[in-house]
Amino acid sequence: MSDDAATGSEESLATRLREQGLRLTPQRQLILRAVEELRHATPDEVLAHVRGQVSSVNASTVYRTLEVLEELGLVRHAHLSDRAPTYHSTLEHEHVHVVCRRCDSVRSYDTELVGPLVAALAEDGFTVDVGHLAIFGECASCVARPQEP
Amino acid sequence: MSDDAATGSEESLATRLREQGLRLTPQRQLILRAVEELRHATPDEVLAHVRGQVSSVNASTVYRTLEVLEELGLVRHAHLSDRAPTYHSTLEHEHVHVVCRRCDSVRSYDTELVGPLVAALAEDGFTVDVGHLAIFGECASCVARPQEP
DNA sequence: TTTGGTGCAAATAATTTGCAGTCTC
DNA sequence: GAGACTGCAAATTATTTGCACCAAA
Repeated sequence: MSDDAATGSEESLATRLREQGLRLTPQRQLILRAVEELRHATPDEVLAHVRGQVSSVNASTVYRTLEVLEELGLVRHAHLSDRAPTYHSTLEHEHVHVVCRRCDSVRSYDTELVGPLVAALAEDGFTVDVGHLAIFGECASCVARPQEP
Repeated sequence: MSDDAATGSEESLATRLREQGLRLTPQRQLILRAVEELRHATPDEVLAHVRGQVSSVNASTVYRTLEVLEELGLVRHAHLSDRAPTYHSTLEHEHVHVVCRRCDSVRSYDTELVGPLVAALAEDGFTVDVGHLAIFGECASCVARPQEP
């Protein structure tokens, strides 16, 4: 294994699984690593990536594993499209997703971007889940470009 | 018809449909009114509501109609759960949705809540679609309450 | 009369579940 | 060896589509 991130998270994976009396399997390692490598991936994309390495892995395993990894706190998901959820590693700093609906590009911003928002809602006792936040709109280059057909 | 909102929007509905060479049908009126009355409703909920009045309305009609209404600018949708989109009327002021993931309650906030955020992204040329924004977290009463089982 | 719209049923797509065999601990 | 995990296939759920008939303009 030559990937730093993967190496770091694989220790956590083993540890946290053990804590819960769960088992470390090749599938779980591969799926966690796929999420880390892909940065923002839907279950489908994770499946495709993992199958590139081990073709026998099943879709249901991906769904079940992402759920487990999320419970263990190793991955998180946000909704970056009208469709599937996208998963990302919690090794990355918590960040806010800003999505252009025209070109589907996703940019990550530091959480300070929503500092005022979080503070304002905190006054009402509301705790914002910043990592789950997705902000939609149109990016600079798409705004500059004429409307699509 | 005794509902003010419905009355107001029904004129727009007729007008905008005509502008596009589309037709005014009972289903379209009922579905638009359902969205207005329900405030935040998934296609399923809209269907159930409409069927309470006219049992023969079909699910595919609801999907197709919500799409048309959104194109006409009469309704909008946001993603307020990990599942279905929820539709709301554009007669209401544009607002930001704040959703508690523990009790699923939804509160609407004035768009000024995200003013700083919108301004910050505008500096990067990004135009935020405020009406589509959903902010997740935990509301005051759920935070106060002990964890669920 | 001329399309656009609707209901219906079948097709997709995405995700979940039951189960029997397999593998981790 | 016990029980968790996986693959597979079938079941769900949500949404879309093709088509014949109906109806708004």
